[in-house]
Amino acid sequence: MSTRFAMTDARLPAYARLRDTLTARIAAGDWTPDQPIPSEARLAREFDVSVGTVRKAVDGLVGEGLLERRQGSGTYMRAPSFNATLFRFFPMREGNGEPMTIPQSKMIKRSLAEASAEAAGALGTKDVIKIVRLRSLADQPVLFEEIYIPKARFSGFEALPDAAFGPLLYPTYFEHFGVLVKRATDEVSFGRASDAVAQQLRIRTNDPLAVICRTAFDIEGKPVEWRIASGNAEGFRYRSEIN
Amino acid sequence: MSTRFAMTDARLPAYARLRDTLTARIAAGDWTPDQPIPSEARLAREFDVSVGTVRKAVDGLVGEGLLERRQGSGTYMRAPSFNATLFRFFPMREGNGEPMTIPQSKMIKRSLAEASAEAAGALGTKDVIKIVRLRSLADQPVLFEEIYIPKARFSGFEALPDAAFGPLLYPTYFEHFGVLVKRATDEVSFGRASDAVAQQLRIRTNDPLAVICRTAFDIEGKPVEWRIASGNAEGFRYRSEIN
DNA sequence: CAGTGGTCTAGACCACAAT
DNA sequence: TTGTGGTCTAGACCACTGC
Repeated sequence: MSTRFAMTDARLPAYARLRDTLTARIAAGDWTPDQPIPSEARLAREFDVSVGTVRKAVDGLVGEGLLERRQGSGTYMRAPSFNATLFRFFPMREGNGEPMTIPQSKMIKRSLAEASAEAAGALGTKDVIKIVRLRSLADQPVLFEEIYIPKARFSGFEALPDAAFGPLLYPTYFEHFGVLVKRATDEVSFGRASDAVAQQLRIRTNDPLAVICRTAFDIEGKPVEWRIASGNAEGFRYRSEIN
Repeated sequence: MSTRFAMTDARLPAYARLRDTLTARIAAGDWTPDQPIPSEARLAREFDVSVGTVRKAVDGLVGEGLLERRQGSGTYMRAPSFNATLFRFFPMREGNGEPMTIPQSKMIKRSLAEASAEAAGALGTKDVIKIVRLRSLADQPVLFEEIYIPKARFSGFEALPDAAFGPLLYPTYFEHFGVLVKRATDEVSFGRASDAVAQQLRIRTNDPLAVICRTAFDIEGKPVEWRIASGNAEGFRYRSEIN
C-alpha cells in the first residue's frame, strides 16, 4: 500500500519529499508528543520506499529538533525544547550560585490592535493581537513584554480564559492554535525607560534599559510572533551560543 | 589494507570511532582546506568498513561544520565559517541599508600576563598571553577588546610580527598554532565606561557600555580563549539565532 | 516475547566536477 | 572518461522497551 506524498516538488529526492510530508503532518497536528509516530518499517511500506530512505528523512527532522528517537520504543514528535532557552536574559542563579525561584508571568492585557510599524514589518500584517505581560523573579519585576501575533492565525486568542495560559506562551500557541514555533531571532540593544515601563519595572524614568526584540518563526519559516521585552540594564545578562 | 582507529573507546560503534579519528586528523592539521580529504571509498578500504559507515561518520562532521562535501569533487575540511558571525555586535549596514565599510582592527598590545580571575576561571590557567585591540568601523572606534589565550598553546604569539595578523584572530590561531575554534559562548551585559575604555572609544567616562564576554572552545571542547569586549551602548546591537 | 530503533553491509544507479 | 559525492535498496544482526 502506498500513500501519495504531500504536495511537494517531484524533482526532489524521495527522502526530502518524505521529510516534507512528515513535517506537514506534524504541523497539521496529526500526531501528539505522547504517542509514537508510525514505525520506520510502517512508513516505508506506506510510502513505498526502503527503510533506509525513511531513516534519512527522519534523521533530518531529528536534526531539526522536530522528532525524537527512543530506541526500542518509537519515534516521537517533540514539543519545542526551545522554551527553556527563553529565560536566557535572567541570571538564573543568585550571585552565590543558588538557583533562583521559578520565574512568574503576569498577563496585563490582551486585545485586538494595530501593529506598530516594526511589528507589522516583521509579521507582514497590521492586523494583530497585542499581549502585554510582566515577568518576575522572586516577586521582583524583571521584564516587561509587548507581544504581537497575527490575528489571522490566532483568532480568539484575546478571549481565552486566563487559566489557559501557563508561564510560557509557545505551548499555548501549539495546543490551541496549531502554531509550532521552531526558530527565532533575538536582537539585544540598549535604551532608556519610558514612564510607563519604569513604573512597571519599579525603576526610574530614563534609567538604562536592556531591550530584546524577537521575531519567532513557525515550522514553515513564516513569522508568527514579534515581541519587544525590556528589563533593567543593571544585572541584565544575555547568553548565546555560537557554532 | 586497514589502519588502526585513533585511541578511542572500542565499545563505540564503528562510525563514531571513525568520526573521532577523522576529527583527530583535522585537529592535527593532517589536511588543509584546499585539498580534498581521502574519498569515501578510500577511507572505507583504509579503515576496513563499508562506504555507508564512512558516510555516516562524515555526515556527523559535516553537521558540525567541520567538513564540507562538494559533489563530484570531494570532501574538504572547512575553515571555521564562524568568523563572519563575530561581527554580530555592529550594525553592519547604515540606517538606509547601505553596507558599511569593512571593519578595521588595530592591535594595541601583546604581552605575557597573569590572567584576571574571570579569564583564569574560564581558561583553567593563569599563565596567559594578553592581547589588546581596538576595532573600528569607518574610522570610528566601536569596540575595545582584551583577549586572553593560554600561553601553553600559543607559545610565541606575543613575538609574532604584526604582519602575521589579519583583522580576524581565529585564522591566525589555526594557521600558526593549530588551534581550531569551533564553538563559543557569548554573554552580553551593560556597564559603564572606565576612564581608559572611554578614552579609547572616544566617549565620556561613565557613559553606558555594552559588554560582551566570550569563551571560545576548540574542536575537543577545551577553552582556548577568553575575551571581554566593550562598546558604546548607544547604537549597539547584538543578533542571535535560537533554534 | 514481539516490536522498535541502532548499526552495518554490499551493492546499484545518478548527478556533477575535473581533465 | 574517470572519479567523486548523492540517492536508494534489501537485507543482516544488535540493543533496547514494553508487555
